[in-house]
Amino acid sequence: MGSNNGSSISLDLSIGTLQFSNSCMIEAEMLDEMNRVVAENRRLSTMLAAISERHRALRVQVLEMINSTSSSSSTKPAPKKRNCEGSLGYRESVNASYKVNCAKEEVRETRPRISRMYIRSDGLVVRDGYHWRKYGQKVIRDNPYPRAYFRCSFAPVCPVKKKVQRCTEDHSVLVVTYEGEHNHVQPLPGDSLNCLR
DNA sequence: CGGATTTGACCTGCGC
DNA sequence: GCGCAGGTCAAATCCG
Repeated sequence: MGSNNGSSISLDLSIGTLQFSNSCMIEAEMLDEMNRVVAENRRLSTMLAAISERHRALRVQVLEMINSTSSSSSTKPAPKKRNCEGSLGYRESVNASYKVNCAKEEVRETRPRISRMYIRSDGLVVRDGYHWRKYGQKVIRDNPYPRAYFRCSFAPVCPVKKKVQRCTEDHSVLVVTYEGEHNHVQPLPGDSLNCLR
């Protein structure tokens, strides 16, 4: 899904001796295509909402299950911070939003939600509809490409952070890790995700 | 001039 | 305790 800037599209119809009727036809075709894309976008949005709802329900179930099983055997001290998210050293084929281990941690200490997605992009810019402020960049071990650190521009009101890094196997793919959930509305609704998954 | 980005320094957790 | 690596800070710089 690309950006939906249909409203700003303008065509230069005065080129040479192009016949007016021909231009009208092209314009009509483009409008038709645009309407089709908008309808498709709407359909996908409703699907996403439904999936999100199911995901939320499942998560609650998982947390309840974990709660019931771990309450009997949880005398261990809480592990320290990095175990859950892990460094880039681990190479599981992550496409789940977050891991059950993390869910366990959430039960014990309210940790931020972590989700990861793969996005094909030329630059380090990820258009996810939110406005981010970069606060750091670091070269990470075993990866020639630097990792960029972003905070939601609504911080400190919004605690969400984002890490963006190129995939070592396919450098045209960005690995985007989100931490936390936005507690405000999406400021740029026109910008939709262009993730692969 | 104000906000965003860059980048070196510093902090912190983890493994040995 | 020490060193390494990831994460964050904040001053300098850039840019509209």
